[in-house]
Amino acid sequence: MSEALYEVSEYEDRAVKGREAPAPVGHNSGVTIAADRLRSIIERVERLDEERKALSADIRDIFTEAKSSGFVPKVVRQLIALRKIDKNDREEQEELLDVYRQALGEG
Amino acid sequence: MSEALYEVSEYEDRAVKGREAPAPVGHNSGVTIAADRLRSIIERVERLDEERKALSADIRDIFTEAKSSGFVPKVVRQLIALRKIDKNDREEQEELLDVYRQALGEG
Amino acid sequence: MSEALYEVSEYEDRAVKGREAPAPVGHNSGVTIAADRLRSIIERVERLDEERKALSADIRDIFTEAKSSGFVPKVVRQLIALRKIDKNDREEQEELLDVYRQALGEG
Amino acid sequence: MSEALYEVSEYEDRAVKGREAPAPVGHNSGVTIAADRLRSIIERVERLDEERKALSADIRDIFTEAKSSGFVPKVVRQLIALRKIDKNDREEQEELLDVYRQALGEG
DNA sequence: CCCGGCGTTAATGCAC
DNA sequence: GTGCATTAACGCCGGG
Repeated sequence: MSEALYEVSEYEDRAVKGREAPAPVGHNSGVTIAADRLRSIIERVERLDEERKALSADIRDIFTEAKSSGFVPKVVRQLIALRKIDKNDREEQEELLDVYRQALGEG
Repeated sequence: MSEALYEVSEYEDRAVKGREAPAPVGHNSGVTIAADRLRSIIERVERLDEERKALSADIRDIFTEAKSSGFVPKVVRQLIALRKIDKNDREEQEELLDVYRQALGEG
Repeated sequence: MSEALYEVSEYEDRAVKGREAPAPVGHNSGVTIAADRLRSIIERVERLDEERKALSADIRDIFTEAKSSGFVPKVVRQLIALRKIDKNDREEQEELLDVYRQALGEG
Repeated sequence: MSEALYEVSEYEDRAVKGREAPAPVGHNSGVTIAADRLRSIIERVERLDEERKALSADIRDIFTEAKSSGFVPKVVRQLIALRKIDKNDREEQEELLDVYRQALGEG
């Protein structure tokens, strides 16, 4: 059996279960709905991915600027990586502390 | 902001004058300026990186949602990849794939 | 306590329950047997894993060779992926992809 | 320009340099040669991948057997992973960690 | 039996 | 264009 058809059916099921039923527009409305939904998914992903790439470009620009100011990009990256590790460590420690405090009945 | 630019300029001047690394220039104002600048660079990068990670999380969420709607994530990713190829180099990559497939005597 | 030691104990239990009792050669023979068995398991897995890694290296080499011959590795991988899909569930996945693409109104 | 055509040309060059020149069979012999080469690449990869999957299956069987003998698969995997680390780079790894820690002290 | 997490492996993007 | 560092995909496992 086609997964796609199953997908469509399932989507119809979900729609019926969870929403107002769409206006009955024909035997293939489920397909249309699924297609719309798929298009929405793809476009949202593409949109977010573009924004993400733009941010990557911004970061690259900053490193370029830093480099032209005499900073060694590699070292700056290492610094940032270390700060990230430190931050993670701190978060873990705090989580651990939270667990302890909860174990003590919230003081 | 204007101060930051001034610091930038001064640092650039020093770099132009012949030193790669930031260096103390009599008293330590040069070091302080460089440190401030470095801090600025790092914080801007970290900020942008957080935004970027947030976008990645959003994308993951969409795929999770898509999956729970019955779409096969892998196939959706393939679709997006194909669309990207189509966008970028429709007259190159796509054709290349076709040539390869035809060379193999396949559809 | 070590899970492994616990595991050994459990293995002794099972061995006693499920098989001919091994010749009573001493108070710790069960442990010895379990240790031997564990060593056998580990060594067999390691052996197979080495072979598997060798195959991965071979595959990488082929792609390197292909690349140096002018083929675009990414496209070659796509081809292989498509062939795999065709093999496995030609009446399922392929159709699914087509349905998705048609649903999007694309080629 | 099509990469595929370039590939073909380059392959022809290689053929000329490294082998007996193939009999001139027509204007598209280069394409045929490239197609053969591509097919060879794909089939070798597919073959190796099958072998690799077979080995994965063998490994899984061993773990299944081990499990039915009372060993805890996860623990056995950890043992193997530890042995791998021990083999490869115990000194290297610790040295690396030291470098990181020192860097953290300096950052 | 499915599915969400995890550990490993491949792919992408980046600097050099 | 190559090596590297990050990031995403895959396969495997245990619990619901």
